[in-house]
Amino acid sequence: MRVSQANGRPRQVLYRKGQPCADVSIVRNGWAFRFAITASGRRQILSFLLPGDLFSTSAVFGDRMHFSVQALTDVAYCGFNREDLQRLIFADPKVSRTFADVCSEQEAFSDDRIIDLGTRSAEERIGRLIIELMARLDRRGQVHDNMFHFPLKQQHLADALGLTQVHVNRVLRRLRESRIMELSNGVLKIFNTSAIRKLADMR
Amino acid sequence: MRVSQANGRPRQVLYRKGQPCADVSIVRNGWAFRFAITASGRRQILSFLLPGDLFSTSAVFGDRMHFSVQALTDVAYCGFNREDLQRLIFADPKVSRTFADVCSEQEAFSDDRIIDLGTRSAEERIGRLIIELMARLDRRGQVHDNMFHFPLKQQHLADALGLTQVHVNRVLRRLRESRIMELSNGVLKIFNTSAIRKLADMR
DNA sequence: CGCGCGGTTGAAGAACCTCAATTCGGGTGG
DNA sequence: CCACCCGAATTGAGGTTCTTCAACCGCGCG
Repeated sequence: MRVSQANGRPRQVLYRKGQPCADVSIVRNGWAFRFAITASGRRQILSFLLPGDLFSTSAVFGDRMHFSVQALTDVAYCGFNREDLQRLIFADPKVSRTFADVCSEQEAFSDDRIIDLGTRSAEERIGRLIIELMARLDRRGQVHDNMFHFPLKQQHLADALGLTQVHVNRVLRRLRESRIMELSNGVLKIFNTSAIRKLADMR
Repeated sequence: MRVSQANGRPRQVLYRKGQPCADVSIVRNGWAFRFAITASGRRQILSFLLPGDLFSTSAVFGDRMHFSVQALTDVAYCGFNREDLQRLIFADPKVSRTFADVCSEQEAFSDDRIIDLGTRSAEERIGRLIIELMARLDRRGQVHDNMFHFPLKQQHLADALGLTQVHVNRVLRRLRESRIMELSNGVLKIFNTSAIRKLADMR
């Protein structure tokens, strides 16, 4: 299998919407995010990418994607040759199966985001995104004492959740003042796990 | 290939979230939609299903899905045996490829919906949903003279677009009064195609 | 006839946005 | 070392969009 390696600095665009690429990329280290810019100039962050995440499952089949990818921190990523990867996946039913699971997990994540944006308040959206990221980081062993490295700026939260940076700021203040969680200097601390779960799960 | 047939009446739930099913369902006739109900009781419509649409690509691999499906009109649908279908898809690279394309198209649709909900106004969301559905119906030859059967109630538009039925009503009134389009008696007529495209594409 | 579903409308309010000014901290050049 | 700068966070004031609540209408149907 032909594999290429690459690195990205914070803010660097790792892939630009619509560009053809022979490789299927996967994050090895650091954080990145998928996003799109609308005709009116607004940015929507579609998802955050953590170590081990494919840029997109659809990249396994097509050579261009409908979104861009930007690094959030220093990032190491690698690209698998598409044809080699396809052979690898479809040669072994067990691997096909694993890949299929990844696809349906992605579908579920997208649908969850749609539900968040369509039905939930700013507080709930923020709570749920934090919970989701914490769970994903926990699986990677990157959560200690309800505390973890969190490189998103308020503007990233805003663009992921369909809010403005100013409003995100106010919600974070409320959460901080009610001693539920605190985000500062790129570190997120959860003080009241049950409160944030309650916030995230129900009205 | 083992295939089963079934029909559904309007409002009938065709699949309930989390239920195991041995079949992979596909709509043959009529309209349906995928949806979820949040803990607070709000409904989010995730997508509309037209003739030829799979309930979900993830159903090809897993035996339970994370959403429910409800009929909007009289619906005919059929279920393919999962194992048979998997063999059919993965036996022929050409079929695998087609299936993969369907998967990435789904991904693109989901991301578009996220962008709509995250960045656009009520008017834009409604305009874009109409345009999307019109394009999909057009491919099926169901649009004549910028006019087509449209079984969605205002409540469905609201639940798909993260709005209230009351607000959808007001937006539709504005669109009607400005002679852009009209929705009544289950028929949608577009009077001003360029206006609605402008509405849908840009700020 | 009465009932229920869906559409329409008004009034009032909540959630969120826009604009703009200020602060804060870390880096950088003089 | 200090002045400056820049990205990011914070805060206030005022406005817009959308929601909520509630009432009413029209229509098809048992």
